[in-house]
Amino acid sequence: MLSKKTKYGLKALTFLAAQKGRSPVQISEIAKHENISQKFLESILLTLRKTGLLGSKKGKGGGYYLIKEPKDIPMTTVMRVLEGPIAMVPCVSLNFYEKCEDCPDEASCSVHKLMLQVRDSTLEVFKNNTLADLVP
Amino acid sequence: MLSKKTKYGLKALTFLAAQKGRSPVQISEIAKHENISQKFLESILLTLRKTGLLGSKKGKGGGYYLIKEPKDIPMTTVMRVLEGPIAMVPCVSLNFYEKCEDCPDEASCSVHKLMLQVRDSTLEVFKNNTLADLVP
DNA sequence: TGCTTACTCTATTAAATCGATAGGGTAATA
DNA sequence: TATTACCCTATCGATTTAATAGAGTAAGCA
Repeated sequence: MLSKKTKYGLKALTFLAAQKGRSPVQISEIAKHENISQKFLESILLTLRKTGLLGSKKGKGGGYYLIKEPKDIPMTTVMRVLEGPIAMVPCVSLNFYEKCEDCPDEASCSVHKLMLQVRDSTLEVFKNNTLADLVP
Repeated sequence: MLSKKTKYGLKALTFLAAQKGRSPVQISEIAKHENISQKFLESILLTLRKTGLLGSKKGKGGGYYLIKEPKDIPMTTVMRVLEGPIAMVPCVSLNFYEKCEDCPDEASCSVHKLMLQVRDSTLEVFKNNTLADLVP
C-alpha cells in the first residue's frame, strides 16, 4: 500500500510543477489546495528539499519551488525518496539490497523469482514517467 | 513491502507443488523445511484452505495438499488471497476499489495516473505466472 | 530597528498493523 | 480408544504510520 507520505508528496510535486513560473509557493497554499494536513506536509517537503528535489525561500513571499525541470525528474528518484525501496522484498532491491536471513538459497527461491519480475516491471513504469508526465 | 504472511504462503504453496505425488504434507514438515513459525503457518494454510486453494486431511497421515494443478493456479489469485489488493492505492484497484475521500477528481489526479500504470504492469506479471512457474 | 511571515526542527502520541505465541478443541485414523 | 494433526480464538509486544504541538530561526519590509 502506498503511504500517505508518498501520496501527498506526489501531489505536492505535481502542484508545484503545474505552477511553474510563479514560484515559490507557500506550504499553506499547497496544503489547502490538495487537502493535506499542513504540518504533515511540512515534514514531507522538508525531506524533498534535503534530498535536492526542492528549494525553499524563507520570510515574506517565501515558499517551495522545484529546482529542476519537471521533465528532468524521473519517478524512480521521487519514489525512492518518498516511499523507499521499489522492490517488495529487500533481496531483489537494487538500491536497498538485503539478504533474507531465513532463505538458504536466493537462486532457487520462488518468492525471489516472482518478485524480481515485479520489481523490473514496476521499475520500467517509473523510468518511463517524469514529473512532467503527471501534470494534467 | 511484501508481508511475511504472503512470503510464507508462497513458499508453502511452492513446496506443496514440488511435492506433488506424496500429498498430503504435514504443517510441521513445511514449517521446518521453509524456516517458518509453525503456528503462524497454520493460520496461513487455513486461509488458503478456506479460499479453496488447498485441501486438508485430519488425523494420522493427514496434512495439506493442492486441490488444483500448479499450472492452473495463477499468481493473481494467490496474491489477492494472501496480500490483498494488487494496486497500491484503492482508487485503482479492480477487486477492492474505493474512492479517495480527499481527492476531488480521479481523472486529473497525478497519483491515480501513475499508480494505474503500476497496477497494470504488476497485474501482467501475476497473470503470466502460475504456481508451476515458481517451482525450481 | 522591530515586526511579520514562513520555513525549520524536535518531540510526542494515538491508532493501526504485523508477526508471533498460547492453549484448548475437534475430527479422523489405526 | 488413543494418538495424530488440523481447527479456532484470544492475546501480546513491537513497529510503523499519520498527525499534532510548539518553540526556533532566517528573510523581507516599513
